[in-house]
Amino acid sequence: MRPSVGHAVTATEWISSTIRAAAIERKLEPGKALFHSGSKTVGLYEVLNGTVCLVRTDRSGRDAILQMASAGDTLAEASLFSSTYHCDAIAKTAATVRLYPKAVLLAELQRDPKIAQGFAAMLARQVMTLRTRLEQRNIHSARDRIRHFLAVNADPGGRTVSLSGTLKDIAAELGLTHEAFYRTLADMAADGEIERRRGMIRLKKSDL
Amino acid sequence: MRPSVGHAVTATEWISSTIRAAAIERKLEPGKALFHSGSKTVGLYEVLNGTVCLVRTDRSGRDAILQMASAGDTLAEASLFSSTYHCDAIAKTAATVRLYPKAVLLAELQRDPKIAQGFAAMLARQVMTLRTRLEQRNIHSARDRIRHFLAVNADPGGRTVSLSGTLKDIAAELGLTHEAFYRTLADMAADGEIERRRGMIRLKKSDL
DNA sequence: CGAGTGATTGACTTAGATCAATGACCGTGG
DNA sequence: CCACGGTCATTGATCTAAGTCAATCACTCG
Repeated sequence: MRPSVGHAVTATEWISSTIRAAAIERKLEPGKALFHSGSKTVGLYEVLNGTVCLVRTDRSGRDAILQMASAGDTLAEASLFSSTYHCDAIAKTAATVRLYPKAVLLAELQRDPKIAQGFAAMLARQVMTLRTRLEQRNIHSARDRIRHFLAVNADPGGRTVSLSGTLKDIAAELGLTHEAFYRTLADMAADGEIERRRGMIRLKKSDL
Repeated sequence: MRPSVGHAVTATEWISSTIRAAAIERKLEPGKALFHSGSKTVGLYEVLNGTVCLVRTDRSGRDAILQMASAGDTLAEASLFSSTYHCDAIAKTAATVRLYPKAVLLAELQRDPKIAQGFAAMLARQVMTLRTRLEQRNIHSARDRIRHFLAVNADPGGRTVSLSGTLKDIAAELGLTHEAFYRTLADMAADGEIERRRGMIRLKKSDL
């Protein structure tokens, strides 16, 4: 889930000083809940470290994970616009989060259109990258999925992709086991489709 | 890609009459481009029918699909906040789209915080459902993926899921072949985990 | 200098994709 | 009114790519 490439979708860019000032940090022990379904929404959370997951527990006892948020991710932004939460947030590991109180946030959005715009822009960008990721998951072949990833994340100029984070993380982001990922990368390199350098991959024109 | 369940994420709810008045419809023949990478952004598109896809073509000739938008989907919302497009939009089939001009849209967002709020809320909801969908794709087992789908889309009260659209569509939304989907549903029904009715599925408490 | 983790490769298994065929259910045009 | 073409729903048989288990090596960190 970690954004493993440059264009990180951090929450923080659009936040005004007023909002930042009102933020409240909170630490969570593993297993502890940040909020529960049905309780009143208090604001927008940003995960500073650790992992918090949103879980929908239905009456038949089944858990459905809606989101796993790690450092840098923002949590339950839709709750800003509804009065109660519709899922539980549980700390998967020890975690610390920052709360941006709803009242302050909404007031700021109301007051300064610039901020509202920034907020909307951030959300729009998130929608785009999420859609792209989702589209990627429609590709079944590991190789094609990796190709998609490389194409999407390629440095515009030099048909080169710089990898941030570990290969393992990227594999997870791609929805592949790290083994499958390593293997396929090795194959692609063997076929001369890519060239591997420390921390980056260079695309070589394969056909056409 | 079609929203196969009740809580459709339509773009239209937040749109003011001013915006609606300024909208422009446009028809596309299959294969025709709606816009190209690098050209100036003109606004937000909504797909009325047909399918339009966002494609990123890198210089090595590879195409990477960023999004397939069908009727009801909104297209390239992030472009609202940048001055040029960063991908191509190509009509996959004959399609008609509605353009909400950028200038009007941004002005409205600026002018009426209510509208800005509605817009942000729509985006936030989209982010949520997309994240949920993405989370679902991390589940490898077809059966568990279907369970996840059912759990997430279950009618809060009666542990029942009403299916809108064809089973085939839902299979696609789940990232499964329709065959795998049919089979797994059949198995689950045989195991008594679910009960199938015309257009809906009833969850039966499996364990615990 | 271990302990922990990432990177890599091997062997094996299986779940799901693929190809294929059939019946049910439209709508529609002659 | 009915035969026909189309799509959905379903099930069967087969095959393969990717998951799983497992081992090794390199590296970093305290």
